[in-house]
Amino acid sequence: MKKIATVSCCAPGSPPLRDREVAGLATRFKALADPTRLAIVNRLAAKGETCVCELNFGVSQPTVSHHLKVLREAGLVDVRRRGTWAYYRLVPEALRSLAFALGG
Amino acid sequence: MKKIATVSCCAPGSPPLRDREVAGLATRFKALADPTRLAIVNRLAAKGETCVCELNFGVSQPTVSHHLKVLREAGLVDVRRRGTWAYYRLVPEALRSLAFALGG
DNA sequence: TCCTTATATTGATGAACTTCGATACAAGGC
DNA sequence: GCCTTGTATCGAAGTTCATCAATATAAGGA
Repeated sequence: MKKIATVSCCAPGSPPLRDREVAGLATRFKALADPTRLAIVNRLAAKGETCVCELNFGVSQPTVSHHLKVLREAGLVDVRRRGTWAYYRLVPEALRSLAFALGG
Repeated sequence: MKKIATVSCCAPGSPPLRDREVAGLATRFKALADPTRLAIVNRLAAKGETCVCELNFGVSQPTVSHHLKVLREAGLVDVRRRGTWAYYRLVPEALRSLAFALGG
């Protein structure tokens, strides 16, 4: 479980960020910077915890698995395994911290 | 001047997005998915309208120019030219719409 | 045990990205 | 006109990324 940094980068009056903070934010924005991953996140937001088998968006199974790994490593999603199946869900605090960074 | 779409992708209960909406959001997140560009945005947020000549973050002048173009095309920044100088500033609505998309 | 099924990992390929040096453009001063 | 200066564009090099087919792993059922 990685700690979620809550910094503000982009709202008017945001203080200057350290290199590490900038890099961390960039990593999490990068996780959202792909249409397939955004579609996955959007589906998880709409339906809550969802089976991997329902997260196919016109790409192959290994590609889905790869994107889920990117989202996991960015701390944006969690996985719960039940037998052979895996169920993913959003980590709301992670998304909220990004919204806060943008000034939401 | 491009219109800013205000959709919600990632907050719990967000409705499913169309492909075009997903692609548009991905493009804007991609603009934030680079440390140099995030540093530029952070500086603009901290200082307001700023001369290009103050936006060097250890990269060459053509690289700064390239990143500013990416941010411009994503609609995240605006430019105002005064003679030979160019002054960039954030487009607050664009950043707010991204924060909204994340559920802020 | 073997077989099937769901997901993850590996390895390769082609596309996209970041970066730079060189060059072009545009504005002001001479 | 020419020169200087700030910014943008071009072209190339190296890196990262998205994607797939093939394979591996892991769990359940026969």
